Amino acid sequence: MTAAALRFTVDAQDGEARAGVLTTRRGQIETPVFMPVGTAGTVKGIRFEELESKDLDAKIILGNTYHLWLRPGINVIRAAGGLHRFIGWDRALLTDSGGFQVWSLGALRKISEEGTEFRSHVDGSLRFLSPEVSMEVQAALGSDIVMVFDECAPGQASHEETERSMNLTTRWAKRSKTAFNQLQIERVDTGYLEAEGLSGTQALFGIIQGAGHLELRRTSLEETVNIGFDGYAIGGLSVGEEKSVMFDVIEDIAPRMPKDAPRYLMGVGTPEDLVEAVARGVDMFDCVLPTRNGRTGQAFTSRGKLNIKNAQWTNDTRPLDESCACSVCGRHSRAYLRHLYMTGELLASILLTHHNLAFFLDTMRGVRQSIRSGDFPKFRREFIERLDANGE
RNA sequence: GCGGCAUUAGUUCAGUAGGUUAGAACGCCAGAUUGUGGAUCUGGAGGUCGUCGGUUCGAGCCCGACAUGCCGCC
Repeated sequence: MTAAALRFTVDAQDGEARAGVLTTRRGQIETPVFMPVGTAGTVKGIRFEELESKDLDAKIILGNTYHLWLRPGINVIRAAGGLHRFIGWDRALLTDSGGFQVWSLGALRKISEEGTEFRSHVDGSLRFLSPEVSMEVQAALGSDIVMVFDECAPGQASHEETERSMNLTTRWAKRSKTAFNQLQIERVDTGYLEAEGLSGTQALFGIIQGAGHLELRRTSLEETVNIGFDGYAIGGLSVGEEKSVMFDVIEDIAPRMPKDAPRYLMGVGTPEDLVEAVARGVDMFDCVLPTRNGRTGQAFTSRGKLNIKNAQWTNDTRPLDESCACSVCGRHSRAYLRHLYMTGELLASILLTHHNLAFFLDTMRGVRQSIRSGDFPKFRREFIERLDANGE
């Protein structure tokens, strides 16, 4: 028999906030953790060496089933020996199932009980994604944490629409698990083919849906837990609903989730969102904001958002964030970064991405430390107050 | 020296038969962005129409002089 796919221990708790250790087959991850998004096999705008450097020290990043399946395709990745070897990253990888893309690339899709038919955004060809296909692709990718194939309902979906969608997600979750287990037995997971060997199989996370309807969220939670997964995610938030709805759902659902399994809030969020969700019991996050907004000129700092495009920085010799210890803040001024951005230089995106990731990851370090030392409420209060100070 | 053409937003240009608050693109100034289509979207500011004078109820459009630039001719 194989070793456990995943181990999770909670070492400290402060209110609902938890600090723990998630042990994957590719190393230990201290939680709460932020996972940079690397959709197409790259965290855009940053080298893997930098992700591993002391500045960032990301222990786990994301990859995306939908995007990698379409391009370069699983045959290429299988031939390379899995996604880790293909991209040159030997720390942990989590892959999203493609369910979210079914929603976000919505115009071209057709959803049925069996799965989702849609047109590829790459070449327009007709494609079909289902729980079984998604599991097969994720096994070929060899990610360490696999997500079930779900359907994401729009933020303002009606009760009836949400219920139908949530029930479909539950049925897909069962099929995902069945297919996943079979693939683990067959050892199709490319991670298993690695010469150095790994300590366990892939892990599988279930996803709780239900939009802003709390009773549907609770039903989704119960049914997902009944199926049984290595970890549980809250999906379908930050998809157009009011922010207060998002926090109401997290506050109601997170504490009801299994205490001995990691809780993952998908696609969230701003630095403030992260700290507030941790306070409500969440352990894991991913979000495109630090990387995407970095590429479009927005820096996240301890004093709030800073738009490097703003003319007020033209002659400003200060770093992006005077209390940031990252290598970009240690070396470059706002004036220079603005110049790079306005000139369209690649380096602008690279440096802003680096700083933003450093800030997100450092924030989570602070969160973990404060939970372990029992100072989380103070950390939270001061962190939020400083963000509101806004700029300067 | 003579002749032709040009001159309208920061830039490149439109401006219909002379008719109320002169338009576009890009740029500029801002904003949005939450399981990434290196994407996209949304606002805003900015012009004494080269200058001076004339014709007309009314001129960016017509007339004259001047200025500046380009081209051609002696």
